[in-house]
Amino acid sequence: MTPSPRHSWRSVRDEIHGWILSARYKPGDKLPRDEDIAAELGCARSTVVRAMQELTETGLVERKRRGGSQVSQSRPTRAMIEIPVHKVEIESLGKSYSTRLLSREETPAPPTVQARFRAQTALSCLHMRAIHFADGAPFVHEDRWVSLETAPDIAKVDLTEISANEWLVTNLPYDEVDVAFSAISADTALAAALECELQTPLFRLERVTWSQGAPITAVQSTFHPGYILRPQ
Amino acid sequence: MTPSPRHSWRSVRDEIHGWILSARYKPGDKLPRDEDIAAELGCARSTVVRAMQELTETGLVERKRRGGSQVSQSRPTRAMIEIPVHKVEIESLGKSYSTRLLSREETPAPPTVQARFRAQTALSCLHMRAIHFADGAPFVHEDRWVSLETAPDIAKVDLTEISANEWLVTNLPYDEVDVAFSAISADTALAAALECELQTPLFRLERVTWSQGAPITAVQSTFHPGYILRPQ
DNA sequence: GAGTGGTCTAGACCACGTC
DNA sequence: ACGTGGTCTAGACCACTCT
Repeated sequence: MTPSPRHSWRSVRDEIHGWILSARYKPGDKLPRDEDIAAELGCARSTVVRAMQELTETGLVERKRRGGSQVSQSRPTRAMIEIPVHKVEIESLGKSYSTRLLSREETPAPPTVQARFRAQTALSCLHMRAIHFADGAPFVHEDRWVSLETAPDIAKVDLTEISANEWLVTNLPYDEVDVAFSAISADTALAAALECELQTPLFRLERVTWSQGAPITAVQSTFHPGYILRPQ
Repeated sequence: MTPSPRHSWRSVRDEIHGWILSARYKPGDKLPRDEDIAAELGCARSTVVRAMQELTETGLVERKRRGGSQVSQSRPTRAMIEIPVHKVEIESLGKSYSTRLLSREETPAPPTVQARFRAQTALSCLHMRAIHFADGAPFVHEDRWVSLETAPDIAKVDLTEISANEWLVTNLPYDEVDVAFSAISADTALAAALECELQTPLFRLERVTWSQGAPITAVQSTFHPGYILRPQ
């Protein structure tokens, strides 16, 4: 009585995906009701639902309560990206990792940082700059602001022993993250830190993390010339 | 008899998330078994499983078959990003969209493109370059290679009527996408296209899409100076 | 109002990895 | 070996939205 081949939600997902790839259903077309798909494939509706969930997440299919499911017409590129911790990235390249703390001071957030934190008032912050090296060559320059109102305990930590990132991840897991990517021109400080010419194009990754709406940290990572980020 | 408040998997997720944020369980700590969590919260195990699924996807929790669930110790930044279609992005800025096709030719893929396609042999391709304008100002330069072996029909399409991206998305939905981000220096062609100085730092987004292992298209989008990508 | 997806439940069995 | 997460099922009810 049990449906002879075992129907996994992945196989159902791939089956439906196949219908779309083979143009049985084209972008804009309406897909059958979940129940009919379940009947056709000989599985439970919940399995179809689970499959559709993933097809929806990747943007291939759109679903509406009364309107059924349809193949997306113009979907944006959507992808799950994973940005490694600098130390992990460098070591996975087979290079030796080291780091140097350039500066560390407690100071109120300047307006630009305040804006990144979506804050109305100037937050008391810990500001740090560091370089991470791969085989002794500068790999990335990190400019970090940590809100002391959200993470007061970090002020007491010896950050030459444990990296700020590591301490934060362990002691104050974040909730939400904003990321931004851009290209900037090396200014004097960056050119010195990354040992490159002034005005060299550099790739910059910015992250702001939150815990229950309270800002934790804003980090600008500026990479060595020629760096390409290929998230997972 | 029914558990009085309705327990949604989202509320269960938030509850568990709250335990972690409040340091009831810290990174590295083991979480209770699904069944015990279900009992504590008064819901079905499947609801806990659904909640855990999301906590796992965002990297906050790690699960192993026999070993139970634990709060992740050092997690990389993981986020779902969504890169809008250029036309949509420009229009959502409240600007008028226009585009100009700079070149179009059928030619074998050069080695660099072949490598991006992970191909062993030189694929026959359609190569196009275009500029997309926002209120008449150059917004992004697009350099696209389409594999004619995977998408032979595109050769017949009038791409001044419908954009290549639109045609591909409608007629050949992709399976898989690789993305890469970098900073480059404006060369002569880009400086002319984007109306900027030579050697200006420019942000570049590269995407390669696939359908069932066959390469569809490789696109390099190079943005106007100062552009910042803030995915969703 | 009615039909669709959205969700929850209770139970069962499977598969993996640790003990 | 055995306990944990992983998955599937069948059924029920809800909520949205289109008609």
